[in-house]
Amino acid sequence: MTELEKGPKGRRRGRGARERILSASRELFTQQGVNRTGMDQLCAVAQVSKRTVYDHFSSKDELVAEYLRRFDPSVLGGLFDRTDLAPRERMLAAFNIPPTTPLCPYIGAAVELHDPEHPASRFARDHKLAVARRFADTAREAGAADPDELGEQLALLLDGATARTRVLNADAFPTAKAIATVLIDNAIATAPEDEPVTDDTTS
Amino acid sequence: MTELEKGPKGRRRGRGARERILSASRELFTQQGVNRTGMDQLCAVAQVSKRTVYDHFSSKDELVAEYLRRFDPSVLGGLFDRTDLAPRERMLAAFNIPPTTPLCPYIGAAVELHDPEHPASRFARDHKLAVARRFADTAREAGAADPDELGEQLALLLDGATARTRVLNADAFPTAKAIATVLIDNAIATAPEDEPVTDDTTS
DNA sequence: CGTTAGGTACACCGTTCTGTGTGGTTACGG
DNA sequence: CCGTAACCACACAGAACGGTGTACCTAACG
Repeated sequence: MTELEKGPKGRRRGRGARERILSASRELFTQQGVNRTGMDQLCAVAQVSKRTVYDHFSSKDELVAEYLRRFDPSVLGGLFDRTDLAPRERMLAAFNIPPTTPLCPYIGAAVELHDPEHPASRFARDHKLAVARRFADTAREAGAADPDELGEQLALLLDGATARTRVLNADAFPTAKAIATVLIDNAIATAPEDEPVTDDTTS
Repeated sequence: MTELEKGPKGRRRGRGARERILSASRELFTQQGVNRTGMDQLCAVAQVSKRTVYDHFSSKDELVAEYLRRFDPSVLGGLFDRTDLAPRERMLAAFNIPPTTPLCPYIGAAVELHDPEHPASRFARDHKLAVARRFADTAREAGAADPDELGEQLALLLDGATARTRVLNADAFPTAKAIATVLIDNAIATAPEDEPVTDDTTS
């Protein structure tokens, strides 16, 4: 993401150590998981001395927490702010996740850390709730009946597709999107009071 | 599960070592995860010598695989064979999972092991596919349009509820059940050809 | 009774892990 | 140009891990 990811030559890596550490964390934690990534490997990828890591982060746990905290804006944050899409399309676009993403890092961290009181687990919860809320807001904008319920449902679909994609090693997002389409259109069709729904309200 | 779980006194634990090992595996692996459970702790809980464990299982990986293999019949196996429920109710009953179950062990193992070629990961895949197939069979029995699609959808809902319950530390199965109800009734209503659907086909 | 399969106790090996201690080097601000 | 903050290399502590070797015991069965 940042332009500091790779050191210029091989000489002195210079001042951007913290960003390089977090960049390597994103790369390794998401691909290999937290527990399977040792600090030595992380230092090698980040081209950073081990000592420097522990100057910036007092422990691996703290690094994991910061890694999750930095994830928030980049994943789904931009999607809900797109004004070029109708609310309905915005919600559906959330399910256009290619097989690139290995696993939602929040689910992975929650499973691997296995401690609900771990700061990282708390971030995971916050993020999940935030996604559901954004869905709910968009659903409300679309004039859905019980937008909070729909938001929670769509968030659940997203998590289900993520988990199932991981376990089965096969893309489950189309299935989730199909379900989402049904739920969204059901919710919008049964609540045509406030907003004049633009398109096909036939049948 | 078995009556051999706890040794009688503290004296000689006797011959049931293998069952005690697997029982302790179920207890610890499901509650703490695979990676956070050491062999020493497992031996202590099972009241079994470490040497005995490695007489029965050549490695921890093999024990994990066996642990997952033994899970199959107990979790959802019995549900689909219940003849006292109509197909529709049978499918919905799958979502009546109390907050007892911490996390589907197959998802946990797949995340923790992180190796699709691990035997345990293969068991996880097989189990997920089997559940989807059982759903599909039941959906077919209920006269659903595209029962395979519905089966995959319901399986995804189950996984989503499981994962979300874990991350949020809150019961997500009611939400999944609500979605399932919509999907099932939609699929049954639009395919009233073969089976005469018993109840309300009004509206 | 004696044999033996199954179990025990416990020390121990090698590896990997997180985290630290130390001393030295480089870059930048004043 | 000097001081300081950031960074580096490297060795190492300490613990936990999976797994083994050895010698012993005992319950069950013939």
